[in-house]
Amino acid sequence: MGRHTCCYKQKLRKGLWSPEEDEKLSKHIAKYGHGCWSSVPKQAGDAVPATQGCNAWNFNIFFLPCCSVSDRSPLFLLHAGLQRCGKSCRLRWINYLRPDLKRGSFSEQEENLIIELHAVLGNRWSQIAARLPGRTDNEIKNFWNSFIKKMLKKRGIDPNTHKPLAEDKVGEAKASRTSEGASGSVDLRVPAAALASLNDAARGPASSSMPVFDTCAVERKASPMTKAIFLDQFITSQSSSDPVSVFPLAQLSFATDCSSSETALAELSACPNPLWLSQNSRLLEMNRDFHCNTVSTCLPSVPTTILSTSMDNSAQICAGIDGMQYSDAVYSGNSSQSSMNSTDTVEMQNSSSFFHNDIFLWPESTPDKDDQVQLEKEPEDLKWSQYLDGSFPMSAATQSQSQSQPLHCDVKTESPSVFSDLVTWHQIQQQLQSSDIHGKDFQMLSVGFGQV
DNA sequence: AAACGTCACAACCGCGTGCTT
DNA sequence: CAAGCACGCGGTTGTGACGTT
Repeated sequence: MGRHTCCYKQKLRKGLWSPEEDEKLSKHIAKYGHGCWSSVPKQAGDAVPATQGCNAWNFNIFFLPCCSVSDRSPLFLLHAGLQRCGKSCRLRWINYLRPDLKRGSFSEQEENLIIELHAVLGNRWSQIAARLPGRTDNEIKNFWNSFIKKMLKKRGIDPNTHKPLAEDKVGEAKASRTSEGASGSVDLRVPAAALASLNDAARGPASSSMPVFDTCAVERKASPMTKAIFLDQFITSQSSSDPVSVFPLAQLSFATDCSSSETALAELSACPNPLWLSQNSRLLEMNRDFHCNTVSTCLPSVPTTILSTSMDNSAQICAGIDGMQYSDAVYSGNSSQSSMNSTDTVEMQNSSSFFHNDIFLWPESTPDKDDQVQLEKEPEDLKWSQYLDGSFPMSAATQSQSQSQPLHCDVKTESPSVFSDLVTWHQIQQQLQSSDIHGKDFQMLSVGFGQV
């Protein structure tokens, strides 16, 4: 579609906004909300009180304020609403006029968070902004391009790959070796962009039968996500306390016999380290250094229950994610859905916040009752409801619970079986793939898992 | 003081996607 | 099902402020 139709109309102002325009737009939105943006410019002009003027054909006629009512001579100001296109109004409101915007320079914490999120999400500025209350995607994008990029380069870090610049070529070489089908351990110190390299290499002719790494944050359309990869990326990028140092320590290991999931599971059971089973029966080994508190540092707003201190190893975290259940009220319409493994450990009670941009509810945005009502009405929820209805496993117990649950994420940490949950994830994913779920929504689901 | 370069940031542009008709 | 509309997103551009020569 491209350009908005209103943009083709002539005589629309461009360039910087005047204070008068700002005021007009602010007042209008404060009073009526934005509604349909394309109609905002006109309506904003119409919002002048009738006692001060009238409008006809979208021209507001103002009277000199010094004149008495009976003596008013109309001062014809050509004031055709806001001479801006709706798109421009939307942008101005979102990026500048919104009252909840945080002005001023970025704090160090924000800076670090942006770097870490960028390692996971890439240039998904809107998603990054969703985790930085009061900041806009545009603001973050500008900050990144003008400051962080240079700072990282200065420190010898590639801002795209988040790797030390000198290691880029080494990483490529590793990927190349991987593509030759070698079984073994690949050190995943590299975030998403480096995974892309691995992917490129793995898709080569010599490895067509091999499962490839999915660069989940980058391209999702070609292949569905595996949960393991989400977490892998998440951990890879998030487990560094120093955002400009090497991203440590998530390791990806291959089972010696990838053809048999039973073999893999047996190996898993025997292994002292927590291990993760990807969709393709490859094993993901979590480094022992990855602890719950690592997660909590990068997910500051997650309610404490979601990252219980009892979860001191990644296997438990893994189990929780694998066993995710969706219990928002909007999903609960169909109680005949097949049930999920009853030992599942995570219940997502706010699907809208989880699957949309606000994957986690920040303290500042902890919803009050009104917000909750609003969230429940969001179209996104309805869409997910449709997708999940009848095809997505959900326990009846969870559904009934969901009606009275609070709107934040909650986690039960009892985790009797990691591996049954892993299998559950696999089943879920198969169902998702076989159902008619649009790529973007699967992507949202994927991002959701990736952020836990 | 003027010219020039750099930087930050606001705003625009084009595209993708979902919804409605 | 196709077309049109509306919105959101990410990349790019324009512009003013500031610093340097």
